[in-house]
Amino acid sequence: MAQARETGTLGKLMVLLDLVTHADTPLRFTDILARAGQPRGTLHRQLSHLVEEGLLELDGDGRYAPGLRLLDFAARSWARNEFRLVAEPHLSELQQATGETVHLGVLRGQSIIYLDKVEGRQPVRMYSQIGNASPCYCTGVGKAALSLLSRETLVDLLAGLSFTSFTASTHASAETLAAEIREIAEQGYAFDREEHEAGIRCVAAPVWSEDRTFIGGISVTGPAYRLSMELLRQWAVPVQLAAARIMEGMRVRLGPRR
Amino acid sequence: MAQARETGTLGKLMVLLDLVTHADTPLRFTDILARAGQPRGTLHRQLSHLVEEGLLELDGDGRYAPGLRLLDFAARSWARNEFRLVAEPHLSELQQATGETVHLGVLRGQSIIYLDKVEGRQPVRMYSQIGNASPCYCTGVGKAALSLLSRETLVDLLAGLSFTSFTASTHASAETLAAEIREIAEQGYAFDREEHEAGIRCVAAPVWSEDRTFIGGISVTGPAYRLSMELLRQWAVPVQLAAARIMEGMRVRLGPRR
DNA sequence: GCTGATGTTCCATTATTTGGAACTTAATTT
DNA sequence: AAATTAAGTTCCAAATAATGGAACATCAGC
Repeated sequence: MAQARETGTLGKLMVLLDLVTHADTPLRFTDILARAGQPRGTLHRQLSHLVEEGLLELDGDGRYAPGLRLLDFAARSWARNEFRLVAEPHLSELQQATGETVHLGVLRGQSIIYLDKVEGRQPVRMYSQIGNASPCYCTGVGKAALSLLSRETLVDLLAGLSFTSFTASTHASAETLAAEIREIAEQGYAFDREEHEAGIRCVAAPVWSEDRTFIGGISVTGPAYRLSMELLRQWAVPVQLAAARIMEGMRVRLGPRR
Repeated sequence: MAQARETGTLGKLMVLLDLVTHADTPLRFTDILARAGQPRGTLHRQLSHLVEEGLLELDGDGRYAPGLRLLDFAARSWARNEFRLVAEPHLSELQQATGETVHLGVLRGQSIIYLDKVEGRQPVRMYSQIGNASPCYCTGVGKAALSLLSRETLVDLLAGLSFTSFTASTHASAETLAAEIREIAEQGYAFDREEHEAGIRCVAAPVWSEDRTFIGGISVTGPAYRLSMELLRQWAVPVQLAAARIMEGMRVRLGPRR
């Protein structure tokens, strides 16, 4: 999960922040002490600094939870993201056309970070999904993104993966995954056959910016009982079309050939 | 905006992160240099560290933008926020009852940070508003929150405010604001009479947790042409009721008397 | 009032950050 | 095309901040 050096003042603090934000529940000082492998004095000061800065919050019971300042940072990051801004209308259109949930995600390291989500019905679970980092090897968007990588980059990335079997159909080895990615690269679209979550399928297409700042994809997702593989295959075309429009929008926005 | 010391390695880096995330557009190295008041060498290394950690991103044109890792942190912070989790059903109910947009916000320093938003119609602008820091002196939620503070705390906070006149009716001095806040404290609800944005009104009620971890409020917001002051006054009661239910939920959840 | 568990502070040592200057690269002008 | 200026990057001795072991609090339960 950690994507950088863990040395230097900032690096160490970010490891801590990761630890606390990724926990399921607020952590006591001792919980963190056990997991962080830092001396007590050091850890205490580090946590104090994070709290001072509003990155963590310390409740009345001495438990540490993610701080609200993180929200402020993220809201701005999200609102201004060019990729998302360009993609948004096309995502809505795709949602309208299919009636199912549409996602936009980008590859960051070994994870897919979801930048946007358009749902048809109901009071949307805001933030739910958005911002979440999901594995690249078992999501439609992830596999579509991987199909864009050069052979060498892909090999390096696959080598670093550890495969968790979320369902019976999750890829469990770099070999089978690599084979599917070759296929996806040829076809131009990818499926998620209930690989991340049982009962959930999707069809995805890769999206990239010419300068390769963004390597990602879009997908249409829904319950397996409603989305036959047959239907998903039919949707591959509109999904690819939407992807093409997003890329055209990026080209116009950022200027050609950068 | 900065809410803490600006010394220490982390403090200085957070000032930078603030600077870049609050800008309207990605910044070049030189832009940041001019605003940060750091020596070139120092600034360069600081930015490099932030980029290494994924907190900032450096695009092909040498411009710094907020990094996507911020989204990941925030998504978790938001998803787990107890206040939001407890409030959510009551916000939806209030939205149903009024048909207008409902907000939940907490006071952090001099700002209101919006934790949730429930809209009735249309594909929601996700993140729009959520996570955003707004001034406390010209929002319904803000004034409701201020009415909860002790006299001393309030005086200190008001002393530090600088009043920007967003509209003709925005409070322009601590005196008029203090007077209204006294009134709000008695009544138990607050209005925003187009003080933050022309044509937008709201009615808000304060919400707090017993341990004072959360000092905030909820509001029903809408266009002035649809929401007469008369109507808002009628809604004060259901808003206060929803606020009471949220507080009860918090009491149960966190346990009484902490 | 003792005991163990948890959390906080202290300070000499150690590691990191600092910042001025030198250096490289890109853009603009002559 | 050469000269000039601006923009970005690297270096390293000096200044600063972080480290971590131990001593010091605090508190719940016995």
